[in-house]
Amino acid sequence: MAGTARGPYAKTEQFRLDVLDAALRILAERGFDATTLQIIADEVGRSKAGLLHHFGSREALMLAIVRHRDDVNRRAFPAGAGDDFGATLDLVTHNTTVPGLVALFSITAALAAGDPDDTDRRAYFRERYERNRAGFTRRLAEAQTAGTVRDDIPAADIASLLLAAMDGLQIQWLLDDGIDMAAQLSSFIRLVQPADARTQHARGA
Amino acid sequence: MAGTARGPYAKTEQFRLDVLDAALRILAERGFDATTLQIIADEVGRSKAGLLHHFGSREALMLAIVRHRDDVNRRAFPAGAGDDFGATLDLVTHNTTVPGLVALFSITAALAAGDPDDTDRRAYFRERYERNRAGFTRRLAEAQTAGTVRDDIPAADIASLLLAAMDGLQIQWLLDDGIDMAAQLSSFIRLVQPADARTQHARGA
Amino acid sequence: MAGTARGPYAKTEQFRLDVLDAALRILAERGFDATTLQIIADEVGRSKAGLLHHFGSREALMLAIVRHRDDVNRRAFPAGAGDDFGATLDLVTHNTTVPGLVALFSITAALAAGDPDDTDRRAYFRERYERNRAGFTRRLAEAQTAGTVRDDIPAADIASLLLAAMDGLQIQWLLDDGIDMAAQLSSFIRLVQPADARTQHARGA
Amino acid sequence: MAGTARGPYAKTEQFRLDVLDAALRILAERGFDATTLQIIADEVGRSKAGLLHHFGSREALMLAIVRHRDDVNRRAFPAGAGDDFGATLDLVTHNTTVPGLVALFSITAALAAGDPDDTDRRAYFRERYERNRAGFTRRLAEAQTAGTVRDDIPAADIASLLLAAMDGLQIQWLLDDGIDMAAQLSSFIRLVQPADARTQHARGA
DNA sequence: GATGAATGAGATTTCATTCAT
DNA sequence: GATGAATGAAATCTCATTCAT
Repeated sequence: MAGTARGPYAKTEQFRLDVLDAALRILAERGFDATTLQIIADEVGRSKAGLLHHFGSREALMLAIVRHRDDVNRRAFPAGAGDDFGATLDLVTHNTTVPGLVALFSITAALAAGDPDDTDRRAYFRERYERNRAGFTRRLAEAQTAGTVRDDIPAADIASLLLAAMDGLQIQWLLDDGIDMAAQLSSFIRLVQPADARTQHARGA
Repeated sequence: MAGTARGPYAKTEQFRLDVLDAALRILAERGFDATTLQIIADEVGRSKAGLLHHFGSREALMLAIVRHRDDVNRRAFPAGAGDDFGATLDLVTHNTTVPGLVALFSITAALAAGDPDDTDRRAYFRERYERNRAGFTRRLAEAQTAGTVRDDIPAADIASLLLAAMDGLQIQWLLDDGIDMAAQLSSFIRLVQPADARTQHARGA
Repeated sequence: MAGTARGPYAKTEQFRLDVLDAALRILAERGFDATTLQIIADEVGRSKAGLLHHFGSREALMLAIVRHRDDVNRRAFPAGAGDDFGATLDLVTHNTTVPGLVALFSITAALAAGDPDDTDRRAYFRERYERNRAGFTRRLAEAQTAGTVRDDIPAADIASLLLAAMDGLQIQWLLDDGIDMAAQLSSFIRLVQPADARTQHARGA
Repeated sequence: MAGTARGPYAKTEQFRLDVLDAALRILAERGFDATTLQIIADEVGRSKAGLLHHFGSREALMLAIVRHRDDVNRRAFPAGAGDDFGATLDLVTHNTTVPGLVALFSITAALAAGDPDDTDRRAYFRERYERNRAGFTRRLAEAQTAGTVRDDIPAADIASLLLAAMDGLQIQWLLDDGIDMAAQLSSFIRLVQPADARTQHARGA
C-alpha cells in the first residue's frame, strides 16, 4: 500500500521512489563518486536543492537507496525455513543482474564500517548485520536440530561466515566477472552439510 | 633496496613513507571522507601541492597506503605451506589492532570494485585477489593431497570463500567489535577440515 | 476609518500592523539582509506562508512598512505653511530616534531607484518624490512671494535640493552618528533665507 | 602602474578588473538583486567559485566595484582648488552616463549605512564620507577666506550638505530622469555664493 | 622539487516563493 | 485564511586539482 500514491502528498512518495531509481541507474553507469546530485537532479527534472529537501544529503540519499532495495529484496526473496538456502541463492543470482546496486551496497557498507563516530549509515548497517545474523542463526539452528546442517560448528558462526562470504564474493565478482558467486556459495553450502548428507550426496553422485 | 633509504632518493622515499603513515593515522581518527589532503599536508608540514607532486592524486595516495601495507604485511605474515592457516590467523588477529587500515582496505576495495571503467585501483585489487586466490588455491590443493583439507570441494572454491569470508568479517567486526574475527575464521577452518580430522578433534574434545 | 480596527477585517488589519511593527523592530536589530521572513514570522507567531499570504512577497512587505510609516509621519508631522520648516525639522529630529526606519527608507529608495524596469516600489518612490517636491515647491513659492525665502533660485530647485539633502544627510548620520542632521538642515535653511533676513540675523547675533 | 599587468600573477589583476567591468555592465542591465555570481561568472567565462576566490563574497565584489570606480573617478575628476566646483559638476554630469554605477553607489551606501554591526562596506563608506567631507571642508574654507563662498555658514556644514545633495539628487534622477542633477547642483552652488557675487551676477545678467 | 595562487566541481545552507491540503 | 511541504535560486563552503613562479 505504501507505493499506491494515496493520502496527503501522495506524489511525493512516488517522486522519492523515482529519485532512488534514477540514482541507482546513474550509479550503475558512472560509479559512486561520479554520481552527483546535479546529475540525479537533471535526470528527474528537479533541482539539487529539491533532492536535498527530500533526502537531507547526498550520503542520506545513497543510504535511502540501500534501505529501499533492502525492503524490496526482503519482499522478493523472503528467507525460507530450515536449511533452505534457496532464497539466498536466488538473491545472489539476482544480484548478478544489478552490479551497480551490489557495488553501492559494498561501498556504503564499507564507508559505514569506517565511520569513526556513529552515523545513520553506520547504525543502519550495524542493525542490518545483526538482523541478518540473527535470522540466519535461528534458521541454521533449526536445521542443525533437523540434522540438515552439521552441528559441530555453532549456528551463529555459520551465519556470520555465510554473510561474510556473500559480501566478500560480491567484491571479487565485481572485480572479475569470471567469478561465479552462486557456484561459490553452493560450495559454502556443501561445507556446512552434515557428513551423512555428504556421504549420501557422494553416493548419489 | 627500496626500504634501505640510501642513495639519491632516500629523502624522498622517507618523505613518502612519512606521508603514508600520517595519512593512515588520520584515516583512523577521522574516517575516509574527512581525511583531506590539507589535513595530511598539515600533519607532515608540507603543502597540499607537495603531496600531489609525490602521489599524483588523493586516490593514488590512498592506494599507495594500501600497496605499502600489503607489502609490509606480506613480509610480516608470509603465507605458510600446506594446511598451515597460522599466518592467516595471525594476520587477522593483527588486523584487530589497526581498524583504520582495515577500513581503508574495505573502502578502497569496494570503490575499486565499483569503478565503472578500469582504474589503477581497480587493476590493483583485481590482481591482488587473483594473486591471493592463486596462492591459497595452490596451498589448499597441496593440503588436500596431504589429506589435511577435505577434498570434496575444489581448492579454488575454498580459497575464494576464505578470502571472501575474511573481507566480510572485517566489515562485521568494524561495525560491531563484539564480533571475533579470529574465532569465526577458526570455525571456517574447521568447516574445511576432513571428516577424519574432525572426528579426531571431536574425540579429543 | 482604516486605523479604527472595527468591522469584518479588523483582525486582519491588526495582524498586518503587528507584522509591520515586528518587521521594523527586527530590521533595526539585524539589518536589511538579515531580516528574513522566517524571523518575522517567528516574532509574530505565524508561518512564513502566512506573511506571504498577506503581503505577497518580502519586497512587498518591506514596501508596506515604508508606506505605513509614511502615512503615520504625514499625520504626525503635517507640512506647515509658507516658510515654516518647523515640521520638517521636527521630522528629522524624530528620525534620529528610529535609525532602523531611516535605514529602511534609504535602502528601499535606493533599490527602487536601481530597479531596471518598473516595479511597485519604483512607482511608489517616484510618486513619493514627485508629491514631496510638489508640496515643498508650492510652499516655497509662497514663501518667496512672502519674502521669507530668497527668490533668486527657483522654488522647485530648492525643494529638490532640500529633499536630496535630507536623504543624503540620513546616510551620513547612519554611518556616523556624530553628524547632526538637524543642525545641518538648519544650515540649509539659512542658505535659502533672503539676504535681508540674514543681515537681520547677523545683526541680532 | 597598478594596471600594467607586470609582476607575479599579473594576469590576475587584469582578471579582477575584467570581473568588475562585467559585473557593472550586468548591474546596469539587470539591477542589483538580479546580478548573480553565476551570471557574472558566465560573462567572464569563469566559475562562481573562481569569483569567490578572488573577491570573498558577492557583497565584497560589489564593494570592490565601488572602490575601483572611486579610484578611477578620483583620478578622472581631481578636486579643484578653492571655490572651483567644476570637477564636481563634471563628475555629476559624467554620472548621468552611468546610471548602473550611480545606482550601485546608492544601494551599497544605503546597505552599508543600515548594517547593524561594523562591516567592511560600512567602514569603507564611513571613511569615504569623512574623507570627502574633510576635502570639501578644507577647500570651502579656503574659498570663504578668498571671499568666493559665503562665510556665514560653517564650511563643514556646506561640505556635508553638498555631499548629501549630490547623493539625494542621484536617487531622484534615477527615479525620474527628468531631474537635471547638474542644474540642481548649480542652484546649490548659487546658494553658497556670497551676496556680493550674487549681486554682481545679478547685475551682470 | 616545492609552493601559494588559481580554479572548478560539487555539496550544502539559506532564503523566498509556490503548492497542496 | 492558514500552514506545512515542496521547490528552486543563489550564495557559500570545502575540496581536489592545476598553474605560475
